[in-house]
Amino acid sequence: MAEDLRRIAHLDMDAFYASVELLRYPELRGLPVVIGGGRDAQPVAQADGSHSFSRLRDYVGRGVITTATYEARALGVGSAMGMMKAAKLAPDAILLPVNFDSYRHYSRLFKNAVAAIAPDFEDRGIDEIYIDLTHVEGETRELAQRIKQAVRDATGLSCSIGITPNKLLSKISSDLEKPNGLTILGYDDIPARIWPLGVRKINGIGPKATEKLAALGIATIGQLAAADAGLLQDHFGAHYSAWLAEAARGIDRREISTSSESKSISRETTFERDLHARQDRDTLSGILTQLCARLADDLKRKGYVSRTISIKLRYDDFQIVSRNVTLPQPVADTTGILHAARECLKRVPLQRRLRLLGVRASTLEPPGSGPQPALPRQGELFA
DNA sequence: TCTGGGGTCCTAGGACCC
DNA sequence: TCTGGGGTCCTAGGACCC
Repeated sequence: MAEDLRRIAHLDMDAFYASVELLRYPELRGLPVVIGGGRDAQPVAQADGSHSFSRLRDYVGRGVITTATYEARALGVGSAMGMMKAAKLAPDAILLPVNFDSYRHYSRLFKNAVAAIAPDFEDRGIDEIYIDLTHVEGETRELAQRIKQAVRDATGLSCSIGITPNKLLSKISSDLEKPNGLTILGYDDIPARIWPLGVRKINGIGPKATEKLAALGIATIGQLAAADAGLLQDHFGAHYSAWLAEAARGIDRREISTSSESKSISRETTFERDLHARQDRDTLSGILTQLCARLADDLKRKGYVSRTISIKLRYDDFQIVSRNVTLPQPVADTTGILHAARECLKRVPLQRRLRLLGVRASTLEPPGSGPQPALPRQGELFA
């Protein structure tokens, strides 16, 4: 299939978590609302059936904003911002705790609605998907409207869609007319619609690369497309520089990936206050056990055993270290994970206070694949 | 009183094997 | 005594994404 014949959509739910909360609390429509890790931010039902809500100004803790309504964003607060900082910008904004079960429910609803129209889609998390419309009947704009309506009928929520010949351009496009947007672009539109945008709009160019590019005088995607190949190679290496050059020109040959097995499962927690390995030994030990138990539960629920257990620490200075161990036999139970995690902990410096502790399971296998007989390596049969 | 939690992919060096 | 080229697995860290 020639690339310019493909028709790839990126569908992104508008302010997803916040919009789900507004379905539940319609009286908050039009108000600045943020969703975040407030443990005590649960709305309280009043005698008359209304609710009393927490305000951002009342928040104390280390949480960040997960999602904000567009009204809240207008006040300068948004995803990943510390809530204490956000409280200074928008003290009167309503604060709601995250409610993942509810978001997962609406996620299933919108994905099922899309699947009924276009079965080939790639899951990109709870609130967005790529859809391959190449072989779906219908004129592009009409088809997109049909999908948006199906999502609205199934969930009461709006989404934004970008449709272009590839994932890279569609991802950028779905963001161009948010909320409730629909943007259809072809290669001819790249100079006018894509090149004026900042390089950060490209999925895969993050804060670090953006800063490095800025230092080279490259701020827009157009400037990146025009950049000297040798200059890029000197600063970003052969692989990444080649990708940068292609991305800036709107070239992306990746296929939609419809199936996905988990590669790793993890649990981590940031403490309410920084803890010290010696002074807070018992507290930390309890937290570690709890993390391992939750991880064991996740593994069991998802039907995996793991051969590689890792721990992750974040020190009070925000530096992150990790250690991992690969076991001769896979584990899935709390005790086995805990034992491996403790082995890892022995190899990590514990002078500084700790802010976060995490446990991860990777090298996942289905259970009961039993003790793996050592298969002969490639070539060993002939040695 | 800055800065969550759950992921993926890539790189790079060393051990070990043929 | 010195000369290789490939390959896999493991570990640690980092960039990036939602």
